[in-house]
Amino acid sequence: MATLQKSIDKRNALIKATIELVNNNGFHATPMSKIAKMANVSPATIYLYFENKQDLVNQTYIEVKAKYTNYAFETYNENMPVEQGFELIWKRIAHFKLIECENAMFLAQCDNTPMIDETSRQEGIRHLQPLLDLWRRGRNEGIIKPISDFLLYAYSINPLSFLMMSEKRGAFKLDKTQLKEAYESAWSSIKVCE
Amino acid sequence: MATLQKSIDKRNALIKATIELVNNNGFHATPMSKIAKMANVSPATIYLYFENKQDLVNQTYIEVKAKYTNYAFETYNENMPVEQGFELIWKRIAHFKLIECENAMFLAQCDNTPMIDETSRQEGIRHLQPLLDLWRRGRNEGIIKPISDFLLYAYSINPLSFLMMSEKRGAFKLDKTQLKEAYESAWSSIKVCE
Amino acid sequence: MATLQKSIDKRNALIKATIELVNNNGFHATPMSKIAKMANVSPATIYLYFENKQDLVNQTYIEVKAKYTNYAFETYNENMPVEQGFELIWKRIAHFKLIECENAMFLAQCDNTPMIDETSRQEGIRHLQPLLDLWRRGRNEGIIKPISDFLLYAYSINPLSFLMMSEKRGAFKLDKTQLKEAYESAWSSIKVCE
Amino acid sequence: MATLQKSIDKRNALIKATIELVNNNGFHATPMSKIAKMANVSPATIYLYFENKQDLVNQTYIEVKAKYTNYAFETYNENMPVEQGFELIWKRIAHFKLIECENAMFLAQCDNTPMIDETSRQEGIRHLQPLLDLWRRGRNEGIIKPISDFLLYAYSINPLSFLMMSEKRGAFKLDKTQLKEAYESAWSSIKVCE
DNA sequence: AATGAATGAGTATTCATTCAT
DNA sequence: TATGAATGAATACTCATTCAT
Repeated sequence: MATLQKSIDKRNALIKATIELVNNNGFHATPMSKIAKMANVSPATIYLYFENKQDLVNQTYIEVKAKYTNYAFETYNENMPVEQGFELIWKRIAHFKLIECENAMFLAQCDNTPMIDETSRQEGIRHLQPLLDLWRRGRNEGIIKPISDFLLYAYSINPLSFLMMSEKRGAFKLDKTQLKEAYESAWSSIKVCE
Repeated sequence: MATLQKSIDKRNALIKATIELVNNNGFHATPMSKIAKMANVSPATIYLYFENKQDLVNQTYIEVKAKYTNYAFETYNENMPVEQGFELIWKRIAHFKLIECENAMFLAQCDNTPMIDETSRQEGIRHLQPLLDLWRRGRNEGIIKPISDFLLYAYSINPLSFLMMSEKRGAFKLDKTQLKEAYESAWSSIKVCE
Repeated sequence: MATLQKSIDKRNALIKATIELVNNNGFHATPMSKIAKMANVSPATIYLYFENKQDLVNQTYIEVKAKYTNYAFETYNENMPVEQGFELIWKRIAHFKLIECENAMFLAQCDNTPMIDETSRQEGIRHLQPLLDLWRRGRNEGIIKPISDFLLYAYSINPLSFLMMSEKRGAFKLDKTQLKEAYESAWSSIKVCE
Repeated sequence: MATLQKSIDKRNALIKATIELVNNNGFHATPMSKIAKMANVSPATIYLYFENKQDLVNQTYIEVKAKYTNYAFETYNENMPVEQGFELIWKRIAHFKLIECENAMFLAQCDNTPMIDETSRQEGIRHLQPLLDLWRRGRNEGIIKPISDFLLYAYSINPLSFLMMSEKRGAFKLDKTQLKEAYESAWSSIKVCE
């Protein structure tokens, strides 16, 4: 039991170290030895928990993605009105990107890279289902534009990644006002205009 | 002149090879030797044109970014009405992402990587000036929302990257109809609503 | 007793696993972990029975060598006439190489390797004494050529290893006829010709 | 040209180093780095000449085997009488094993090991053809026993390996007299007895 | 006695970069 | 300018061995 906990701790430490190092240096400049050092284990120990570097990164991705979506949908339930539900989820996502920026940056870096297996990517997408369901409902009720989920995601959710990364780079500050404006834009882009 | 031409050819071949290999394999997994082979030159030759790998990647980034913005603004002029100007630029950008997808994918992959220098990134951003100017004008005229350029960019331009990458992954098809819908969403998100 | 029995079982399992793995993969490419797995014990358990890998291999060698010579001399007794005695021993050895080919292959592989200690090798040779005694007797009686034991061994016994290995490789088949021919050659090479 | 020679020199130095180190320590305890050091090149240089460690060992084997058979048949021609031809070849082989003992030991160590590819082994065997042809002739003329080449080889040639290794181990000395005795035994074992 | 987790030292191999030509 | 050979430093990964339980 105690020993199981220790194992879990080590695995978590490895994943945490991977996130931090990949965020700072990129996948290509993140040697296993550094990950090991940062997680306070021997390099060989990594291979008790992960098959190889690729697997470590994929599993890290899946784990972070799960954390992200869990957070996003934690307080949401399917009976909420569409607009309220969307606003809730959007704000949770925005909040996650701001407070868990290590995790969010890691996901952003994974997004357009061949660093992640296609299967792991699919695995990550599956968790978004509640949002897709909400959109379907919204379309049926004539509240959400009758357009592809990809378009809805591209315009209402994805911009948050760009904003978060810009903020991380110090290019601008995402304060309360701007968050509100961002939400307005997100909602404008997908709601049906009268 | 002939000799200079030859040089430019080699430099271009190297940049082309870099784009293709990075697109297919990622920064990690793109060794200089492969770039050299694909460009039909010796590894040593790369160092006649670029200081090192970092420099090769950064210059490739800058070059592609320039191509991208040149294309975007090629038919635009500052006297156009705001909405018409925006639509023009937006469509040129969308078009670029679709027909020059090798280049567009490379830029997308560069977006969130520590692989690109901050200075090269700034250099890339500078070229966007005409769009920023257009937005300033739009805000002054009460046509564009009075919000940060980052927000405008995040909601009206950046989604195109996500859509292009999704298409490349075969997840969905960006046809004429959807491009129109995309434009609607982009414009909705930044225009001032009456 | 029960507990001691169990120990011997484990030791035997380890030795068996060592033989099999070394036969199939060679000394290099036979990690302790694989040996442990095949013997159904933990890697750490090996070190309760053997000092280290070197020791495991050497003890395996000695054990197999003992088995080999025990088999060779089991039905022999020192009062037999020389030729009859030699024929008996030769045939037992040949038989061993054919039916216990796992063991025989292992010994063959040990023959020319620096993997085996010189002391272990000596230990292995000691068991051949009855054959050497027989040869001495044969020389005294003018039946066996008055030449070094090494020569006698090289020509009358050692060829069996080559034949067995060739058969294992599928290069040729050692059937009854050929075994008889082999014996003829062996005896021709050491007997005194009139 | 000079540069080609240098390349050949390096390749040879690598092969020489491989032989020496494998002889002394075995394949499993011969790291590439040591081979490189002994050959006075960088570890990376090995990979310009050989695909990997396996390839290095296989090519070394083939090279040494070729040297061995070249030496064996150098002074032989197919018109010699059978017995004279065999004696010539046998003595060349014996001589090779004595003066080129580094090479001979290496071959001996390769003999019963999965260290060498089966294809490389076949390649090595092909070179023995002149001896096999001689034996065929001998059988036709009723001089050589009508038995398999494997048996002839096992009894007339292979024992030399055992004798050479025994001498290297210091167990006994193979002087002129004993060499003569060895030849007698070899010839006795394959010639047709009247 | 037995183990599975843990590890440090090592190993094959790669790669960005340089150098002699 | 151009190169192919060469390399030192790194890197992912392995393995014999140990240790806490």
